[in-house]
Amino acid sequence: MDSVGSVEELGRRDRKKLETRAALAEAALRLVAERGLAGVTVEDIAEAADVSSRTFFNYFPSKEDALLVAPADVETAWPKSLASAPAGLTALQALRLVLRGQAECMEQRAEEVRLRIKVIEENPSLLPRLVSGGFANERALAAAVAERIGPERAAGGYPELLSAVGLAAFRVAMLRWSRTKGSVPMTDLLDDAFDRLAAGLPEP
Amino acid sequence: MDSVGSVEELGRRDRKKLETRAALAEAALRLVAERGLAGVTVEDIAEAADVSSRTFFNYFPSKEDALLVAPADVETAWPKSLASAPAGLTALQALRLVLRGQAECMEQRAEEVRLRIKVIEENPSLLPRLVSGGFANERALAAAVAERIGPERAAGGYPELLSAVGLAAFRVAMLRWSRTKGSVPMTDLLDDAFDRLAAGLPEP
DNA sequence: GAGCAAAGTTTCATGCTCTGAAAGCAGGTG
DNA sequence: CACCTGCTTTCAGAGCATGAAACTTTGCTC
Repeated sequence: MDSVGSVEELGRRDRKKLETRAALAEAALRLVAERGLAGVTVEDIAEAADVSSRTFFNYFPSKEDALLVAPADVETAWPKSLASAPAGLTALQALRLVLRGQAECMEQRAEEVRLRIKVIEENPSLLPRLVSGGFANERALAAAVAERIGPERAAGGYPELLSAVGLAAFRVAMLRWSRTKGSVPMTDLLDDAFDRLAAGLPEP
Repeated sequence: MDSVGSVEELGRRDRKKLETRAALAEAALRLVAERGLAGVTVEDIAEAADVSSRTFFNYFPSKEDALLVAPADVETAWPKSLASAPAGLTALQALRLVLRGQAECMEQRAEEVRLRIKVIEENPSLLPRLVSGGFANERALAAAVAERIGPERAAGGYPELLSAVGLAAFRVAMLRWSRTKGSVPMTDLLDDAFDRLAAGLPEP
């Protein structure tokens, strides 16, 4: 899925593909939220989206993946975003900026995001896969950090450490946000976490 | 598996159970290292351990779990270890001490650990499950941190942040260690990561 | 030791997940 | 319109995972 090109510019075929994909993802999320992961089969999801179950697998490699579509696109977006952050910022500050952007984006789709988090928390077997996608992000981010600070300073494992730790902080902020039902903006929680990181994690 | 009680004290039945379990885990690791995850079926593993495939599932809920038996016991050991760390230490210092202990323990079984890491890196679909176990650890650790610093300072999400970030640092150090084939002790890499955390992640 | 109960293993049956292949259908193109 | 490409469907099949019932081993008791 390219980041350029709106839905209207595509032919009927590609539009139908997007529709089918969205219908499958939506059906999966809705059904699993209702009945739990084990209570929903791929056939149920395909049925609800009005396609064959074989078609489901043309879009998603597994049932779980249909529930976790969102994290996919960030894998390319974050590194790009990190590269275009102001040059004056340290890598830590730049990463914070990128993740703030993501937080804002997620708050606009708060309902969907919260539903997804709910589904994940109710079906712990999904957690792995969520973090797995996060792992691919981590590598991509580490590469972008290395690019940013230059090869000689990148040796020694700083990029890997920074992206691993930064994403961990993001995840904690996100889960904290989902617990406080919208009373605190995710960006505030993220800022809090990054302030602590930058201060060396002093005890409160 | 209790920490008390050696193998000799158990009856024949329990000894056989341990043997079977170990044989299955060993066969799984060996076969997957040779042929890759997709090239090995549960039946292959059961065959190699000379039991029926149904018996395999009496020991492990899935093929993947047979490859990741080790991380299971740390879930209770780390919180205990954290609680018994010297009272003078900050939570960050105590966590560092606990993870150093784990690193030392892993270096004693370096061959096995490296083989396991190799298998995981070659089969990324395992990563999820590994991190899943890690997630349970994270919660247990967060609870132990909260216990350590007291309820009023635990509000505000510090325990969750510290354990998430600390484990991320540990994971990075471990992977870095597995890449440098034993030339650098894992404890050194861990110290490096925690020094950076305590200093607020300054760019190198 | 003989017998008994508990626990573990095996076999059998079953449902779901996921993949490959071949045939059919629709969209885009000359 | 005719054709080609690409997506969907149907069909077939391997592997994963679980439940139930029969069988074997173990450990204990008398």
